Amino acid sequence: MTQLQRRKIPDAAIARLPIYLQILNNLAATNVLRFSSDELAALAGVNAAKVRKDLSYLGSYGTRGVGYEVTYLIYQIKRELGLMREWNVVVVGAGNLGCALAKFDGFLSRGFPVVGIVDNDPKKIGRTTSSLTVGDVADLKNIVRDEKVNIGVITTSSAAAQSAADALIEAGITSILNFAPVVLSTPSSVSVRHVDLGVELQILSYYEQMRIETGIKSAGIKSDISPELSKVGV
Amino acid sequence: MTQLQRRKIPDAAIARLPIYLQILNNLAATNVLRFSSDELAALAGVNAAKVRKDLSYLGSYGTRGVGYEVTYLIYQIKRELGLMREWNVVVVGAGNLGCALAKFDGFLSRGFPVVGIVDNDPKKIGRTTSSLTVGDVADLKNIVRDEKVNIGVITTSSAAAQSAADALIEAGITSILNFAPVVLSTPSSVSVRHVDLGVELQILSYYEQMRIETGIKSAGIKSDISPELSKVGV
DNA sequence: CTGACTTTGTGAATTAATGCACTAAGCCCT
DNA sequence: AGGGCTTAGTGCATTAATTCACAAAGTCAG
Repeated sequence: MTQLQRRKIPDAAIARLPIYLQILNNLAATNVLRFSSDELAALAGVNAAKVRKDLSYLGSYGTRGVGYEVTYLIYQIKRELGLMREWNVVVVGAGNLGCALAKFDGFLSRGFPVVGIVDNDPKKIGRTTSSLTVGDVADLKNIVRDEKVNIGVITTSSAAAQSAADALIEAGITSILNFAPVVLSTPSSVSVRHVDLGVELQILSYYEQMRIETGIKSAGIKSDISPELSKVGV
Repeated sequence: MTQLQRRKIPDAAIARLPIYLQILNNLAATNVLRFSSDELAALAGVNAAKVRKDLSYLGSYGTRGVGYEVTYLIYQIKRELGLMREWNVVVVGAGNLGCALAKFDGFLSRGFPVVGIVDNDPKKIGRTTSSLTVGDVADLKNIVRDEKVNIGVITTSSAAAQSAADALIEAGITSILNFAPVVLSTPSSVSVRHVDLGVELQILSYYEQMRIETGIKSAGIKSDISPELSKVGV
């Protein structure tokens, strides 16, 4: 099998590529044409060697003595991350957070239009929130088919999250972003990322507490950006 | 210096403790008294050895042949994470996301009451959202002092995020949860965690893309829960 | 009291990620 | 045309995290 095999990029590097992309987009917006690994490293708050190694997983797209071209690298990162196209998103759970995410610019602007939002609460079904009408979770399968949904976002209560996940998977979804504070049980063929806002605060509280106990003396670890995968099926 | 030195717990383990805590709270709610590392591992979706090692950083609180006591472990994890008290939160940025977070139950219920929300937009200042009135970001220092704020949450536009961070730090805050899609520049004495929703989707899109390119054949990596630290000063 | 069974706690091996330090390669100036 | 300067790319050492696998310590039944 000598076919065009997809490079295996370490998970830690994958999680950093979106950050680099973000920064490069800003550079492009200010008409910067080139950058060095040192510059990007400073902007991303990481080590320059790490930047070079991460970018080298994409291929050899820099020029020694010169650096990298902003627009070319943007292209390569987008290609690698699968961002040459849009991916449609459906939000399950029309509470505060779900509705806020449905309206959230950051999704559309990065190529992830929210094409539907559903709930199981009859009181919420039918309401309109920023050009979307809340649908019935029972219709998820149709919505996924008709709207060509690729990614499901779960913003239900924790009690309802597992059945939301089951419904998404049943409807054929294989990528889930879960905001409910529960560990979902899913087949390994499904990618799940878990964002738990409470957990984030609890981690901060650990370090805050430590700072208090040790008398604020301490200087900082600067670990770099970004998560491991919550659970990724490929 | 033979003083009661705080144990050094690996960052990766710290990030998992909140998940264990979450699960143990559920067990307690269903009157489960004891659990084994195997059981917790299954519920958390990780390896049992990892559970035992993580818990062992807290001390030796299990009983061989028997397991761990739910309530006692809850107590120990809370103590370690600094959750024996509440930590007050202020939200900077009263947009969709900021307002949704201010109302979000998950913060209060986990011991992180949102005691204030501010913005720099005169049109938003003065509005009321769920018992909180949007304040002026210029008053941040007073709010932090008067409300004894411990943690700042940034939900501004990316353009405003750095100055929001500067204002928080100026007001004496040393823990920040940042939702804006920019890398903040902060002194190393400040802990920052970065949640970038766009990044989460882009990571999912990478694996989704890969699944398509490789023809869906593949079975899954199951990596476990939870982030590295974005940037932690201690 | 003894022996079978369970499950923790942890050294040691393994794997993954990071960061150093050097080589290779191209630019630019004289 | 050549030498000095800059910066990518990468092999290798180091550090961090994970997992294995087993001894230690307890329970429980008879």
